[in-house]
Amino acid sequence: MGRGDGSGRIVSPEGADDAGTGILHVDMDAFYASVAVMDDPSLRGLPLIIGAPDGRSVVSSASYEARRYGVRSAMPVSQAVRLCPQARIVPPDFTRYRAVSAQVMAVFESVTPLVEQLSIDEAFLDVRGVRRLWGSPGEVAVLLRRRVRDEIGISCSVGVAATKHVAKMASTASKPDGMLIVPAARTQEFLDPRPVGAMWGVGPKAVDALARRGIRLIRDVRMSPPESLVRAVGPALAQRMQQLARGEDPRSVETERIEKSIGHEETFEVDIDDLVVLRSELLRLGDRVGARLRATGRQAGAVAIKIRFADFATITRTASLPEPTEVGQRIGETAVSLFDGIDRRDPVRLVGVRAEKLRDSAGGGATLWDDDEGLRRLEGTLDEARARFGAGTITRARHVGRSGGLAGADQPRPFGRE
DNA sequence: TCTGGGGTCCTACGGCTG
DNA sequence: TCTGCAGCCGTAGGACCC
Repeated sequence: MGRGDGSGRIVSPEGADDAGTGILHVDMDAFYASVAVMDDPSLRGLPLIIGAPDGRSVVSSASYEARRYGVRSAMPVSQAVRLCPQARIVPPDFTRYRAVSAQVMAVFESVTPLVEQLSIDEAFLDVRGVRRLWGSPGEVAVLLRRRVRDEIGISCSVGVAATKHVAKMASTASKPDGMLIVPAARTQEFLDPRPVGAMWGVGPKAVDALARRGIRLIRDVRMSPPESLVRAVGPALAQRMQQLARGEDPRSVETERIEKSIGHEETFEVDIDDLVVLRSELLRLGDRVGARLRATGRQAGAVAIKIRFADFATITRTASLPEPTEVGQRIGETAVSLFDGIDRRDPVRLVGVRAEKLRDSAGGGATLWDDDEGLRRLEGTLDEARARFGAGTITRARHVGRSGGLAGADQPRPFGRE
């Protein structure tokens, strides 16, 4: 979702020209806050801050009433409260958001099978093939907005365009609760006067670097010599920006996504300098990562750790594994050995463990127990075996079976902030 | 004012290899 | 055997997204 407060919103009337379009970008309005209002109507019309009320958390979402006071996603909750002291703080409920998200996606999929879920609250839809069933892209957008409102109970904004990038920009421009259609022939007219920061993938650093060269609008990007853009943002982003600035975006709506990494990280309430605590936290995170790998039938080819110190300096270390694994203990132990190789010993505010270079598990292979229940059973088995064969003869037990069935994913979807 | 957690992609750089 | 070079690969860090 956008971080704006809805000022400057532009919308198309129903029945507006949608010639040459076919891609929709649908984005829920202030999704977490909308779900909170849906579940507790007494919150309607109030400034809401969705975020944990403890010391170091940030705003996950804010109602438009709170945004008027300058509250934005990713802002520290403490700062948000200073800006809008009368706001109600609502702790996030990600289980609930995922459930509502699934309902919304089901509505989309009842209209077209070509749905690409981008995050918990937004998706691209390719509706070019459903004209005879549901009408033109503009008509489908009207239908979807009505169905999400009537069947789910929340509002959404829809961008309709010929490409994903323009559809995404159009939905943002129409927020909240709007629809903007950009017919193919008017794409350039839509793009040219918009700021470069409105482009997908162009963040504050790139905006600064471009502004230093006088490139502020998408029109400037289109007209600038490529070398100038390359110097500002590097060759890859420069090429992509220039393409997008001309309204070209060859990306199709992809219905399947394969995760390339799976990780967990945690910020401590207070900075930690106790190595024992830090190592045990890495082992615990490794275990969680292992559980998710098994739940998704994947193995890690490498393990990465992230350490953020009290001064917010952040380092990462990666190690390739001799053999791919989904075993939390191995992931945790690799994380600990990476951590032990770091010289700096300042207090730590965050630790993270990530499984990288993922590959599918070999089906039917042997899997070591390492979830809690499995460990208890393993210990029982080991104790029994040691009693029978003598201590020291048995060091590890194997469970032969389909990998992945031991523990459910504790966080099946990587969704955090809207 | 003090910065979460889940990801992806890009760039720079150093080591290895032919 | 040594040196220089190009290309590849792995790693670290940063920018960006929601």
